[in-house]
Parts: sequence; C-alpha cells; structure tokens
Amino acid sequence: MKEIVANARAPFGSVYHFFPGGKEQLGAETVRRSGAECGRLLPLVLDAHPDLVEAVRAFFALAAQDLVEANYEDACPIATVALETSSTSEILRQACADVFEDWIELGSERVAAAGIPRDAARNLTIAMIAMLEGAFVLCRATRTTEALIVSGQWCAKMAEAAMPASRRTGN
Amino acid sequence: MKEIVANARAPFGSVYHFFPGGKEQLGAETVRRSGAECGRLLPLVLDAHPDLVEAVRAFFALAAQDLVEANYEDACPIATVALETSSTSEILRQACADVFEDWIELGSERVAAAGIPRDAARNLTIAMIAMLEGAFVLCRATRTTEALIVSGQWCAKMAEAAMPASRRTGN
DNA sequence: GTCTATAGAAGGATAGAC
DNA sequence: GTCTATCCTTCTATAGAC
Repeated sequence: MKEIVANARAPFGSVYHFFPGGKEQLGAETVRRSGAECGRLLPLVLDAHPDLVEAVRAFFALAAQDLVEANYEDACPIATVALETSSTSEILRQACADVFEDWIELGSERVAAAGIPRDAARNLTIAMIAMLEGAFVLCRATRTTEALIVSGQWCAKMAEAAMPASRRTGN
Repeated sequence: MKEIVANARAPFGSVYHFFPGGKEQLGAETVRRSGAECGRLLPLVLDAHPDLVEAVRAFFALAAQDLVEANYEDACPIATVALETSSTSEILRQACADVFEDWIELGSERVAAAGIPRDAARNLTIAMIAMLEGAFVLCRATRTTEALIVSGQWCAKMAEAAMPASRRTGN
C-alpha cells in the first residue's frame, strides 16, 4: 500500500479517504478496471482480422510478443489475484469472477458473429481463455513462449473445428 | 511461517536449522515435493483407462470433482506460486518450471504410448496442461465447474484429433 | 544440535491536526 | 476534506541459552 501511495505521489491517508474499504476495495477496483482494459484489447485484435481463425492466431502471437517484451513479468493482471485471493476474500474473488464472465461474454459475441451457434461459441471462448491463462502460467514459470505458441496453434484448430463447414476458409 | 511451524508442532528455530535458505528454500522444496505428488496422479488415472481419450475425460472429471470437494480452495499447488513468485524469486520460479517440465515429460510419454508421434505428443500435453491450469483459475474465481467441464470436452477432442486414424476408437 | 525469546523491518490502518 | 505522524500487528530471521 505504501508503495502504491508513494507511486501516486499522494499522502497516505488519501487511500482511506477514497477507498474506505482499504486494501480490499482498492484491489477489487483495480481488478475491475484493468480487467475492462484487457477486455478492450479483444475487439481491437479481432476487428483487425475478419477471419476468426486468423484472429485467434494473431491474438496468441501478440500475447507471446507482449510477454517477452515485458520480460515475462506481466501477463494477465487478473489470474494472479484470482488464485491468491479466491479462498480468502469474497470481494476480490467476485471482482475476478465478474471480469472473467465479461471476457467470456465479449469473446462469445465475436465468436458467434463468425457463424458459430451461441452455446458452442461460449464453450469455445471459455476453452480459449482457459488455455491462454494456463499458457501464461507455464510461460512465466519457464521463461519461454513455447506454451503460448502451442496453445495458439491448438486454439486456431479448435476455432476451425467449431466453424460451420460453409464458413471455413481453410486456414 | 509461524503457522507452518505451529502446524508441524516444531519449535520456530528448527525451520532455519533444516532450511537454512529460509522461506524461499522451504517454498521451493514444497513446490518440488507436491509437484512430484501431483505427477504421480497422472499415471494413476491414465493407467485406469487404456483409451487415451477416455483417460483425458476421466482426468478432467476427477479434477472437477476434487475441486468441488475442496470447496474450491485447493486446485493446483504450483500455479499460484508460479504466478506470485516468477518475477521476484529465481529459486521459486525455477522450482515451478522444473515441476511443469516434469509433468510435460510424464504426460508426453503416456500420450506417445497411444500412438502419437513424440513432437505432437509434447504439444498436445502442453495444451492440455495449459487448459487444465487455466480452467482451475476460472473455476476458483467463479466457484463453478463450467470451465473444467468444457475444457475436458475440448481436450478429449484434441486427443482424438491427434490420434493416428488407425488407433481411433470413435469415442 | 534444539529451542526460546526477540530483533528489525514492513505490513495495514487510524487519530487528529490543519 | 487533506494530509501527517504514528499505532499496532505481523512478518521473517537470528542471537544466544541450554
């Protein structure tokens, strides 16, 4: 907390003026805010690639590139908090859960727009988010991008398989 | 540390007698030990199901069941440590990396035994571990098993797709 | 070689001056 | 309503008695 306040060049007491709930409230709001920020990345990448399979490939490639550029220090800002706090703080757990549900909803919409039925779209999106999050864990631990590369390839295949035959481009 | 020592009914100083490296060393050895323990679960489940696709299904179903029984409090003992410490402790990061590499190697052997070429076996195993780890993150945050269920279905499909046509059982 | 008692730092939170 | 100074707790680690 002291580090955060110093970094913000604010007096220490201000934290408790603006965040009466203290550390937990500040954490929860940070999760929601950075979660929404990450969520905005999704349409950004997807809209640049009209083909869903290409978009998935691009997304994982970008994730791998960002991870290396961040020296393997920053990946998903939510996952760490989710694992650390889900059993000890209902407020923080709920914030993480809401962010994940938003991402699933956001992704599902785009996936469905590619011609995949609503339920299948949700399932595909959940699987891709799970694979992305898990790959981040493996990559940060090993300091390699192998898991992200491999995961991207599989997710592209999954997207391909979920597409209705009529809309496949053969990527 | 105090909690651990108290739980072990040991005097506090003993920690630093047996683990001169303090918290970091104790953590690293815990990661390696519980990682190996989890690793032993893999052959246990896989050997009970001679068909790889069935084994994958069983593994995810078991993971979901265990998670619910643990009230969503315990999932993977390595992932949390990996995310929390990879940027701040080289010793702990390396311990997590070694565990993950062991799991990949262990899994690859079994997958390869189902008739999948060595490289494809490694890629499939990495993808499945990533999806499992990511699903744990989502499930613990949402306190639902949806992500694990969905991930299990996709991993079964992935295993199916990776099998040589001659060995497919049509599961 | 085992353990107790405590050091020394960092943690989060608050009281009360302005 | 803003901020400073400080409180109390908790943390990891160690010194030194036995």
